[in-house]
Amino acid sequence: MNKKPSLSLGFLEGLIGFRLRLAQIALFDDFERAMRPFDITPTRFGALSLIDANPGLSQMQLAKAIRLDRSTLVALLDHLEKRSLVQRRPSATDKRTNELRLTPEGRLLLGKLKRRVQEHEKRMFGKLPADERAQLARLLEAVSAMKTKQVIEI
Amino acid sequence: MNKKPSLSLGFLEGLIGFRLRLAQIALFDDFERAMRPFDITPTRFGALSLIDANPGLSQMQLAKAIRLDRSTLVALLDHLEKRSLVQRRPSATDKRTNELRLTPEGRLLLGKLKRRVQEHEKRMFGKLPADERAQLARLLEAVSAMKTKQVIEI
DNA sequence: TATTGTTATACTCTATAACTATA
DNA sequence: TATAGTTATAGAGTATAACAATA
Repeated sequence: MNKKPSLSLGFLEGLIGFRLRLAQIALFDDFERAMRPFDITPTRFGALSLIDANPGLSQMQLAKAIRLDRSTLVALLDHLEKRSLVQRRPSATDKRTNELRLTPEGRLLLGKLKRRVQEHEKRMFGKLPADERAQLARLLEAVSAMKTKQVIEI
Repeated sequence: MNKKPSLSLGFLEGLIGFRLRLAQIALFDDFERAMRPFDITPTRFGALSLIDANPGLSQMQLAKAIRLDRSTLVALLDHLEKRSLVQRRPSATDKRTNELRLTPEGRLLLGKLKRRVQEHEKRMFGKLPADERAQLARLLEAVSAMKTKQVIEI
C-alpha cells in the first residue's frame, strides 16, 4: 500500500542553498494562496510597496529596485495601470521619465494586501521565537550582501 | 552626477519573506555563474544529485522529490540523457516505469559539480561562523516544515 | 553620445489535458 | 479504474535588441 521509503537527499542534505530553495518554495506557495483573490504576485506587491514608499519615482528607479529589466517593467505597470492601481505621470523636469504614483484605489488595495502579507508572515515565521526571527532576518541580509568575489573559469 | 538617494523599502523593510527573496536571488546568481560552463541549473543539479543518491528511482519519485510535474521532468531528463549523463532503463518489475541511473560520465561530471557547489556555498556562507550557518540551516528547515494551516477566503 | 520608456521578439520554465501502455 | 511516462499546447515571466524622444 505504502510505497514510501522516502528518497535520500544525498549531497543536497548538507547544502544551505538547497534548504533556502525549499523554504522559498514553501513561502511562495503560501504567499500565492493568500494573494490569489487579488491576482497579486510577489513582484507586483513589491512594485506597489516601493511606489507607495517612494511616490514620484521613475520606471528605471523602480526597475533597478525590484531587479527587473526596464522592458519587463513596462508590462507589469501596464497591468497595474489598467487596474487603476498605479498612475504614470510624465515628469516636468525630465521629459524622458514618468513619475509613478499609487491611485487612491491603489492605496486602498495595498492596505488590504499588507494585512494579508502580515498574516502570511505570521503563518510562516510566527512559530519561531522573536529572537530567532530577528536572527533569521539578519543572516539572510548577510547572505544577500555577499557579492561574488571571484569570477570562475572552467 | 550621483542621483542616488536610494529608495526606501517601505513596508518591505520588515518582511522576512522579502529578505529571503533577496538572498535567493543573490544565491541563484552566484550558482548560475559557477555552473554556466556546464549548463547546469539548480533543478538539473538537484535531479543529478537525487538520482546519484537513489539509483533506480522512477520518474514519478524524482518528480515529487524535486517538486516538478511529471510532464516537466520529461524534457529535463531528455536533456540529461542526450548529454549521456543519465540513463532511463525500463523496469522489469513494473513495466510502466523507468529506472533512472547516472552514467559513468554523469558520475564524473557530478563529482566536478559538487566541488563547484561547495565553493559556491563557501562564497555565500563562508563568512558566517559555523554555529550561525547551522542556525540558518535549522531556521530554514523550520520554515519549509510550516505547512499552510488555514485556507483563506476573500 | 547616453538615457528613458517602449515595442517586437524569443527563450525558459512551468503546468494542464489528452494519449498509450501497463497495473 | 488508476498510474507512469509521453506529447501537444499554452501561459507566465524574463531578457535582448532596436527605436523614438529627450537629455
